[in-house]
Amino acid sequence: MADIDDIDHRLLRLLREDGRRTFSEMAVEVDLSVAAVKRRVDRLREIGVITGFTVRIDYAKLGWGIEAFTELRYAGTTPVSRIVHTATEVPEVQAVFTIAGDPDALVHVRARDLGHLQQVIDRLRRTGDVTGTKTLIALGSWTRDSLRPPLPGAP
Amino acid sequence: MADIDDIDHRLLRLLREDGRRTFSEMAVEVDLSVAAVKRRVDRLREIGVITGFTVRIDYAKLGWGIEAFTELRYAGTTPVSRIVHTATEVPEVQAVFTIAGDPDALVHVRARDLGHLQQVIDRLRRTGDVTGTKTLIALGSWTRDSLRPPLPGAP
DNA sequence: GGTGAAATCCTCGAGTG
DNA sequence: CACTCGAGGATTTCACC
Repeated sequence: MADIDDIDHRLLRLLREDGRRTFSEMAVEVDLSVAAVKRRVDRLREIGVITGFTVRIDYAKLGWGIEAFTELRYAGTTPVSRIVHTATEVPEVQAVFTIAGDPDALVHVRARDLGHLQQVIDRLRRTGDVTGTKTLIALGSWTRDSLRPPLPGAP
Repeated sequence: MADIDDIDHRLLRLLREDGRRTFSEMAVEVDLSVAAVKRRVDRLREIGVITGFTVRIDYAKLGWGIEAFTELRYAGTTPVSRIVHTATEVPEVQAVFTIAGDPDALVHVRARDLGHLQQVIDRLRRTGDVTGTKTLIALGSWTRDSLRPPLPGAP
C-alpha cells in the first residue's frame, strides 16, 4: 500500500467531490502552494492511486433509463479471464465484478428500456458457458458524492 | 429526454475518458471553437445531463482492498426512503440501488479487510428492519473507460 | 515545499450567419 | 440560436531556490 498522508487524502476527497477543481482552489483548501498541490496530484497518478478522471452523467436524461445488475453463473470449467472478456464484449455492460461464491460474476448493465435489457441479458446468456442468470433491476440509485468519510485516513 | 446532438455525445465520451480534458483539446476533437465547447458543456450541466466530475481511484492502493455487494431484504412495511437513508448512514457504503424484485436493495460496499466488511454487514443488518442479507465479495473488477460505445447516439 | 515567469487555458462580451 | 473571434484574467507548468 502506498505512502499517502493526510493532505493526499484531503486532495482525493476534494477531487472526488469535483474532479475539475483547479489546483489553485485545492491549494487554498489544504494550505499549500499551487505547485505543491500539482506535484502531489501528479505523484498520486504516477503511483496509480489516481487512475483517471471522469464525468458523472445522468444516463436517464440520455434515454438510458434502465440500470440493472445481472448475476452470472458459469460452468465450473470456465476461467475467470473468459468471464470478464465475454461480458466486456457487450457494450451495454458498464462494469464486471468476479465474485467469490455463488454467482460467479456480477455485471452492471445500462439499457434504453426493458426490451433492450432483455436483448442484453440474452447476449450475456449466449456468451461463454453461462448456466444461469438472475437480473436485479434498479428502481432508484444513490451514489456517495463523498460528503462523508468514504476513504478516511486510517482505520 | 433532453435534446442532445452527436457533438454532445462526443463531448461526453471524451469527458468520460478523461474528465479533466481541456476545452481547447476537446475543441480540436469535435472541430469547434473553444467557446462553443465550453457553452455546450455548461449547457449539459445546466440541463442535468452532467451531474459533476470525479476522480477514479484505486482504493486497494489506499488500503481499502475489499469490494463487495450486499443484497438486503427488508420487512414488507419498510418504505424505500428508509432503506436508502439507513444504508447512506454507513460510511463504507459507496452506492445504494433499490431493486424491483427479490432483494429489496443492492448495496455497494468498500472495506479495509474481511473483518471490517463483517462489521459493515453487521451494521447494515442492525439498521432498519432488515430480514436478511447476502454478500457477494468481489475478487476482481473491470470498469468500462468508454473506449467502446457506452452511451451511443441512438439505438 | 515555495517562487516566479512563460505558456496555456478559461471566460465573456461583441459580432456574424 | 449557435457559432467565431479576441482580449483580459486565471491557471497550469516547470526550472530553480
